[in-house]
Amino acid sequence: MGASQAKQLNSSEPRTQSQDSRDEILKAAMQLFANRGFHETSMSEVAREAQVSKALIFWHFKTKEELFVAVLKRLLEPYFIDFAEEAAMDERAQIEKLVEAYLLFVRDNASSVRFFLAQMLHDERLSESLSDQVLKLYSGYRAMLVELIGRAQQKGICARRTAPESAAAFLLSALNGLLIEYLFMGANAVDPEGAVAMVAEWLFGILPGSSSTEGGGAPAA
Amino acid sequence: MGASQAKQLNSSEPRTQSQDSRDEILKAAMQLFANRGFHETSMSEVAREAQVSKALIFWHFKTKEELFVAVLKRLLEPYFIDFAEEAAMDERAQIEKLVEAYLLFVRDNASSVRFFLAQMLHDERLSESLSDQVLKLYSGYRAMLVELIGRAQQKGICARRTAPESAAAFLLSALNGLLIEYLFMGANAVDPEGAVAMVAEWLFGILPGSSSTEGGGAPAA
DNA sequence: AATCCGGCTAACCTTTCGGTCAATGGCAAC
DNA sequence: GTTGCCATTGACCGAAAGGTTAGCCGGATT
Repeated sequence: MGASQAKQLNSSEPRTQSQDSRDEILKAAMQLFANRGFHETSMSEVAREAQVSKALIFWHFKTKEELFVAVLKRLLEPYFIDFAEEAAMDERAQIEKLVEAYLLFVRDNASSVRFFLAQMLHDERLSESLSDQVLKLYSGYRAMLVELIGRAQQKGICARRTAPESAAAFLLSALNGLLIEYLFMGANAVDPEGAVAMVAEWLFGILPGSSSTEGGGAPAA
Repeated sequence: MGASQAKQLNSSEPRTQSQDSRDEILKAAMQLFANRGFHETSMSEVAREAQVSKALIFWHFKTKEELFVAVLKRLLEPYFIDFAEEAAMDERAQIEKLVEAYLLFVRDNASSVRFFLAQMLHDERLSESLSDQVLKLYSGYRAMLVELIGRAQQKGICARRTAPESAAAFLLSALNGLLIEYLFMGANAVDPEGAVAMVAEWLFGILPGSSSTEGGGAPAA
């Protein structure tokens, strides 16, 4: 049960009472859709949860699907975090930071991540726009990884000599694997720190220690 | 126009005509459930698809849920393949074979894998038994990996010195990552051969060539 | 004061859902 | 032929689904 969503309201907009009820509906729908799914959630339930009449929901949203995509949109908001590339860090530290950010994000938003994943797997039609956005996020993340790995290789701090694209793809696969492991096994099965260390070892060499180390030799057989 | 579809029957069991219809129902339900999901599939649809009356379905299966778990059971059958450990191979070849088997299986059963994944993510209650079985399969696979890696380390053919459990966990994560990549991006995004090579490189050293089996290395996309 | 309109609701509509039931055809045993 | 069971069916049921409609209410506009 993720708390933590207080929608910032711009004091500039006067916030009519209509928006209040609309918000209440969205909040209720968010909870229900995320926990039970689209088809298993009825409009009457949403109405009850939001403490409004069912008709009011249809006044705000033409159809159930429209409400659903509105909910998707709102649920997606926390996903647009910007990974501020701190220029001070070297590539290794940046990559480690990126990986850690991914895992921490998944941990903090597990319920909505699970929901999105299930939704995209299941209802391709209903969640086309969702898939688009998630895919965009995903490839943005991948692009950052590719670039960082490329730079690291040029600087010679990277042990792997595979094409940055392949390395990033493999790395992302590992992350996604950890994601689903997390979703099924729960928190105890995955520790971000350990994963970061493993990734670092894979990419940079055998040293598991801190990121300050320079020039890891190829591990070789 | 009833029976006649060629279902292999064990000559030992006489196969009543009831079993025929039951089979037809299961076949139809399998298709519909897998393509649309549980809640989006109605019993009337199943009946129409199976060309029987709705009442007959309820004669064979007490409830919709009972039909569903029967379908799950049947869909799970191809998952129980035995990885015949060919004692002739060395550990490296065995591990590569195992990894390849995983990926090939996913490719060949993509639709049901997707279905199971979505189902388990979404409807924990409905698919408890499913989760149990999948989990059992999964940990069996993991156990084989752990043992193989352990033996490989003892023999000295393994480059990684991480605990076999950790190595296997990471490897499995990578595989699962490839799985979901495959489910979303489609066939073109993932090539098993390349992945096997990458895994081999990671575990055993830099040599990309496989030890015993022939592998036509396709260039990465 | 009369009007208008955005926000809101109770009641209602149609369709479909999962599930039941009484009735029936076919077929083997007697 | 009759009995009796298995397999099968069409008709039916109450509940709940998504969605509509007519109308109420209260504040701003004239």
